[in-house]
Amino acid sequence: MKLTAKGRYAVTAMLDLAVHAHEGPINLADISERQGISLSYLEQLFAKLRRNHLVASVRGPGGGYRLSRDSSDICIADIIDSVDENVDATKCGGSTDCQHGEICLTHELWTDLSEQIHQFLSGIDLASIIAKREVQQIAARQDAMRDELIRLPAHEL
Amino acid sequence: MKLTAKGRYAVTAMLDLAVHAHEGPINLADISERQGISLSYLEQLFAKLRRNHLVASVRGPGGGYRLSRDSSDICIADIIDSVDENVDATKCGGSTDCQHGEICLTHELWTDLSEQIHQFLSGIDLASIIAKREVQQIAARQDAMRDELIRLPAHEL
DNA sequence: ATATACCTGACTAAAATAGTCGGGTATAAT
DNA sequence: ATTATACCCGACTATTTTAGTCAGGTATAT
Repeated sequence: MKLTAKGRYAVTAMLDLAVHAHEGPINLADISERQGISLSYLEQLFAKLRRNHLVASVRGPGGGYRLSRDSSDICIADIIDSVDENVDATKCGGSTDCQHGEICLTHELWTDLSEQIHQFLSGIDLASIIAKREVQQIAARQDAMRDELIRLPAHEL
Repeated sequence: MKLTAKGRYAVTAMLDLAVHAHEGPINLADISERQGISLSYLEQLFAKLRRNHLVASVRGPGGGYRLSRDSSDICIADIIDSVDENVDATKCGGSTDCQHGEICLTHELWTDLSEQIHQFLSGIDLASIIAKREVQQIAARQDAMRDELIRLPAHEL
């Protein structure tokens, strides 16, 4: 598991796709403009996302990409794993390097942690992130409306 | 928040330090040998860890580094933040770039997630990782002992 | 037909990573 | 006091990754 700008771009693009899912296939040019990611770079990322069956493509005019599954069925770990193709290969893979067992101790401590992070990111799906934010937006709008209701009479007095 | 080999090295080194805490100051040469990280690179990492008050140094012969706080009081997020010095600077920091609000939507969706990851890693301290592994080791040893108890009589029959 | 938009591979500038190197300085032990 | 230890510091560098360009494709709706 690795967290970098590359993964962030991929997650952001997938979130964009999920947000606009109801509009049919979304073309990369739109995502590029909305998210400020270069078109060619998006093409590279989406090639990987497609190979990992996270998105499906529709060719020709009016075409674009759509999520291959429901947004509630695509987790963050899936996305990051797709674009990172991290084979991990934690050096001392087996027995050759590790003599005193000491080396393997903290080595495995880290892999434990890495697994925990992976599981954490597996528990977060696109739909839940969007839902969370939408709730916040609604709450913020409601707050703004209430503030306005309070402020208005005060202004009229 | 960024997860890379650099952060992994730092966490691994800190775990090593925590495991050997009872032996007094630990010198970097030992950590280098145990964890397979170059000495000079460790020096760079520990300079940052020291500046962030995660470790304290003891100079001269017999010197080395020790954790500046109890291992239960140092979390993974602290360590990674120390060596990454990630200023984040999420491009559209304020208002200039974001016109339609659309851009900010998914942009903030990501920062939400990033914050979640950070909080998750703030909840894991060095002591708890070591404890977890030690429990596993004890369990493994107990299993091995039980297996031997079962195998021995069978061998004598 | 033609424009759209995906698809592919090869290439590249810039940045980050993972070091190296060559000097220091503080201090415990002799 | 000398010396060996081990931290300390800055500058330098090879390699890899990132982020992106470019030049061509191919499928398909209109």
